[in-house]
Amino acid sequence: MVTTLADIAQHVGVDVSTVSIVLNDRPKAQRLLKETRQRILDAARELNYQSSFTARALASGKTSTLALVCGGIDNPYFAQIASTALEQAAKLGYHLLINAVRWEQEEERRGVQMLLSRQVDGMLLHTGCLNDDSPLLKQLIKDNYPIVMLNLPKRYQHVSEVYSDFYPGLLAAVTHLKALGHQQVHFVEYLRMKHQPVAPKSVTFDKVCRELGVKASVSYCDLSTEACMEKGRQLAESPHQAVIAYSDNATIGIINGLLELGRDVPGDMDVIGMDGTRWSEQYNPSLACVVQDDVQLISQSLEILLAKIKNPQMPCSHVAVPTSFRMGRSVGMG
Amino acid sequence: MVTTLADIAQHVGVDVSTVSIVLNDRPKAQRLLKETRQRILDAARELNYQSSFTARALASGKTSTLALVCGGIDNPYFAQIASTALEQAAKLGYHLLINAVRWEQEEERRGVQMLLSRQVDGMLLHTGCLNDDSPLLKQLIKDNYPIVMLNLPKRYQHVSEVYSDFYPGLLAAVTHLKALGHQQVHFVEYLRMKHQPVAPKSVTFDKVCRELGVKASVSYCDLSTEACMEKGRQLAESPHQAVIAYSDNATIGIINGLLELGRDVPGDMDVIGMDGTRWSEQYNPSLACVVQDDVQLISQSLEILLAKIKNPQMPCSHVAVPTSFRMGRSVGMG
DNA sequence: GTGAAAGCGCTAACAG
DNA sequence: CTGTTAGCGCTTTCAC
Repeated sequence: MVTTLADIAQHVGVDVSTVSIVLNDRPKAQRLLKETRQRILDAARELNYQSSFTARALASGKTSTLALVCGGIDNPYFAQIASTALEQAAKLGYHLLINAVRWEQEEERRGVQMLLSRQVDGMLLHTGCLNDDSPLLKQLIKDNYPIVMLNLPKRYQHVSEVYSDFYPGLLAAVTHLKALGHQQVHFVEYLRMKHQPVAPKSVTFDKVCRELGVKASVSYCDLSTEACMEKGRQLAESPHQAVIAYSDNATIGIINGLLELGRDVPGDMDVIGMDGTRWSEQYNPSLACVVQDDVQLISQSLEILLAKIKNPQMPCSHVAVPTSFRMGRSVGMG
Repeated sequence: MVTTLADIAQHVGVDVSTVSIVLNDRPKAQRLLKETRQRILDAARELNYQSSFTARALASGKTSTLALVCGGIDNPYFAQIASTALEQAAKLGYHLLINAVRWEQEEERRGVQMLLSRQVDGMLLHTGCLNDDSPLLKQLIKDNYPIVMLNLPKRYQHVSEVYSDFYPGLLAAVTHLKALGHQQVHFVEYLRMKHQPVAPKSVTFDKVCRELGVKASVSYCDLSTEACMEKGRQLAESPHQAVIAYSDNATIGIINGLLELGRDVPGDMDVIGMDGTRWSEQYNPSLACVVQDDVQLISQSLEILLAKIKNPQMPCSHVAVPTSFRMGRSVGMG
């Protein structure tokens, strides 16, 4: 049998509302008779009271639950993001519902809708398709619903966003490659970015190369392991000797492709990844990476989100989190 | 503004209960006037009705939510389990709350308590500490609360459980090593298992070796990357030439330790992992593994859990999911 | 300082 | 076939 407010009220001989006020430590609770308060607290402990989330949620309209909509956590990058988010949300007293979606308009829409009907207090959106053309996003913005968009390749005016600034990391990465003597560097970009009117990683890469006087070239590659390995095989046959790829996953696939054709990394090709998940460090050779600071990414996002939840008037924030360069055995030491 | 049952009822000119019955497609709905039904359905669509989870949960006592309590999903193994669980639960129309806990009694207890107060309909427990001495688990069992325990190293009578049977995978693995000419094989077991009165992986390993006439030895190693690398360095200096380790993560750490001291894998040492996460295949050399079937593990668990939720009388199930052996470059081809 | 009462949106008997 | 009624357990406003 589970204890309710009413049980405590009866036990102590007061009204449920009094109990509610005390257990939630509302301002008014201070003005209660000290003794009444103590008796309520004691009874709660004694009866092992656990407030009912569902009842509380219905009555208050708050669920103490946030949601993270992101790509599948079978992807190490998202697994790391989700892990960090889970941990930090818990620390802040929130539950986190993870909604893993494929990179697909309709699926993302349904996911968000479902979370809304669940009345999550706010959402972290780390998805690909929910852009500002989407009626759903427009609706959310109009309703002033608390959301923070994570790592979108495009800037939004009317929504809070937190994103990695790839400039410092890429600058250091290309600088390192240049120091190794490379006059040109090749960038493998995510295929989907090819036709999007946005500023993907390769744009920052181009800029960095221009500044450093390094010749830049770009090609495209999809997410699948097979596609990345194939890209690695292609690169093995190409004149390129320095490559940066859009994610750790892609980079590892590419290296596996290079190794398959008997190339040596970094002997024949210096390779740098992006993301810098903790696992990529375990790879052999350990991956040199442009590292995203997932802890900052999430903590900034949650801070903004909670601020908005507490005060709906809060204006939008736009926070860039700097990336850095991590050395690894996949490039020469210089 | 959000649409409620009452809005629809008013719009159509019927009572809320009628609307509820129709929209939930209860048996009785079939007996309604076809026209009334259609008008309700139309109105729901027109007003873009979304039922409130919180209200439904409070009234029905069901939350359409399950929980997975497991280790941190920054561990690839748990990330894979969580990913699979997320996907399958969604397919079954359930949300999944993931509660990542450290391997620690009190933290697990608090996690489970919190989930209970959230009234999740059932739980998948993949934790280390919640054994049958725990009063909380005893309580859950007594309350006939739907839980399924995943991959415990010990068998429980009064709780449903689903676990990997490591015998077939280890048998194939050791058989392969024997075929390569190894007279003895070393097993690296998880340190925590050392003093537990349970049947950890190394026990199955011992059994397999005995059957195959291979000399078995066992040592222990903790989870941390550093500990595993150190173990690898130790093994590099040891006479062992064939090693199996308790997880993919540990195995990769061990190989990195071996490589650090200039050993070749599999040239100097044949190494086999356990778990067989999708990422370990990407490692270099790709990991030969005793593979756990996470999809089966989860689908069986969910099936049992949902059966229990639907019918509390359902007796406990005890399901073993066979493992298999996956070849990889970390062992000789034979 | 404490209690009474209304209501959050939905479900589920039971009555008509 | 459809409506009535009574909650689910908690929050919150207002009255005593």
